[in-house]
Amino acid sequence: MARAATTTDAFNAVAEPRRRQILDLLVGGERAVNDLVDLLDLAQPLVSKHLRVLREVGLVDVRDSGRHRVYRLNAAPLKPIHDWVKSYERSWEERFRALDDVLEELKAEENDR
Amino acid sequence: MARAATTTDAFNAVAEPRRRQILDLLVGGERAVNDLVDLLDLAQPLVSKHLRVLREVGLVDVRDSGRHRVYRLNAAPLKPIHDWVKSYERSWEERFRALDDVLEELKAEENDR
DNA sequence: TTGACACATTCCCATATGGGTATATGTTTC
DNA sequence: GAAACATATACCCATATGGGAATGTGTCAA
Repeated sequence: MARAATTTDAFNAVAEPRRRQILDLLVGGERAVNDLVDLLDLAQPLVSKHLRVLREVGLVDVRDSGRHRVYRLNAAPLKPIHDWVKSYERSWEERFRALDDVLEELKAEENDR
Repeated sequence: MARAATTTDAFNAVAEPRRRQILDLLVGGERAVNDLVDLLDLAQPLVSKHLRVLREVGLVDVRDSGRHRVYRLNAAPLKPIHDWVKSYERSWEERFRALDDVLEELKAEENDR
């Protein structure tokens, strides 16, 4: 088998930085495709393709408005990601604290000399 | 260009469910490769390959212990993911509240009839 | 030293990617 | 109806994937 499709779930969809950028733009409110094209400085077909992936995993909804298609954020599918990483929060905080301790020790040694 | 390498960053590394499973096991403490092989019920070469990816993005550290290689979690690279999704938390909560409101309305209508 | 064990690496394959370019579809405006 | 605009889709390409099978490398035990 090859790598899982980008449309498999939010984890895969969001691994692509361009798609994260798109979502970041949509937090500010709805946007038509051309808006996004200008803001992202990316070829229109690429934007459309990324939007399709986001649509397939439910991260955006579309609405027709004349000859525009307006995309809107739906953050719900991000919650599983949040829940998963959140369980590691304590873990990295411990490590950062441990690092701080080491730095403190080094500083103390420095002052002792 | 093709899809970004899995070793590009934590986002890509963690998009693969097997690798999330491995991290989930390592939260409980250090593990040797064969331990993981048994727990995951996955071929040993595959486990080694996944561990390599995790190592390359810094999500695990290795230590030699006799003829075993002991892997240990380092959650720090997950923090950027956490920070990114966290900024959407309000967004999905709003949407869930809106959904609740709709359900309440439906229930109220139900009672009125 | 030889064999058993633990692990990593290599090779093969099918697959889908993201970008580019060209074109199809649908909607306004004239 | 024709032209202009907005968007989606189709096609081509290079690339790396995850799995499988086989093999390499290093360590311990007898």
